[in-house]
Amino acid sequence: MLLTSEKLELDLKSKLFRGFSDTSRLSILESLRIKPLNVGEIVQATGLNQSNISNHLGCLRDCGLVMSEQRGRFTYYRLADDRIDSLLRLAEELLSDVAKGVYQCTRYEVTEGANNGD
Amino acid sequence: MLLTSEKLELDLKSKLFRGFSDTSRLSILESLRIKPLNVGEIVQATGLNQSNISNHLGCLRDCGLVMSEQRGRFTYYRLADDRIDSLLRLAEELLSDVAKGVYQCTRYEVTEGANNGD
DNA sequence: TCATTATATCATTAAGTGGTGATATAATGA
DNA sequence: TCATTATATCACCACTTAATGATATAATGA
Repeated sequence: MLLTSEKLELDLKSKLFRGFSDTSRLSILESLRIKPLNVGEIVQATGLNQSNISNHLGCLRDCGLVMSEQRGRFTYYRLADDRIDSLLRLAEELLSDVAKGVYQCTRYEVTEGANNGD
Repeated sequence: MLLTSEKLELDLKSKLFRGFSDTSRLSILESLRIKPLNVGEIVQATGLNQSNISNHLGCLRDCGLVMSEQRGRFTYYRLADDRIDSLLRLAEELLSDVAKGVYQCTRYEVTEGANNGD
C-alpha cells in the first residue's frame, strides 16, 4: 500500500514518462535535442502534421518537458531541462543492452510499420 | 523525416518508456527497487490485484525491465538492470524541479483519485 | 490422486489516447 | 482593413490499453 504522497509521486512520474512514451512526442523531443526549433521546423524534422505536433507540444509543455518562446510569428520550443537529454541518453544506453527484449515485446505493438525484417 | 534505423530506435525507446508510463507498472517497479519480490509480495506492496499485476509483469518482462526467476512455487521478479533504477532516480530529480508543470498537465488525467489536497 | 497455493492467461468492458481536418487565434505587412 | 502566415484548439473516430473475473497451469504436499 502507498501513502498519499507516494501516490502523488507515482502519478507525477508516470505522467513524466508518458511524455516519452509515444513515438511522435519522442521524435519531437529528439529534434529539440540539437537546438530549439519553431513548429514549422519541427514539422519538417519529424514529418508529422502541424495539428498533431501542436497537440503533442501542448502536452509536452504542460508536462514541463519543453518550454516555448514567442519570436514574432514563430513559437520556438526547446527542452526544458538538461536532464531530459540525460534521460534520453540513459535510455539509449539501456536499450543497447536490452533492445532484443523490448523488440520482442508484442504486448504493445508498434503503430507504424517498423520495417521489422523478420 | 527519419531513417529506418532511427524510426526503429524511436519505437524501441517509446516502448521502454511506456513501461514506466503507467502508475501500476511504476509502482511494481518501485517495489522492486528495494529487493526482488514474488508476485504475492508485489500484490501486498502495491495493493493491486493479482491478475492485473501478472499482466503488467508480463509486459515489463517482455520489455526487458524486469527479470523473473522461479523458486519452487514462487516466481521472483527483480529489476533487469541497474540503469532502470538510475532512470527512476533521474526522473525524481527532474520532477523535483518541474513537478508543478507536470502536476498542472491536464491532458492526461490521473486515473485514481490522487488525494490532491488543492 | 487430490487439494491447495502461486502465478499466468484469456475475454470482456470501459476508458484513454493519437491522428486528422476544420477552424480559431495571433502576428505581420500591404 | 484585408490577406497571409504561423500556431493553437476542437471534435470526431479508430485504436489502444488497463482492470477485472473466470479459468488454466504448475508446483507442492498429503
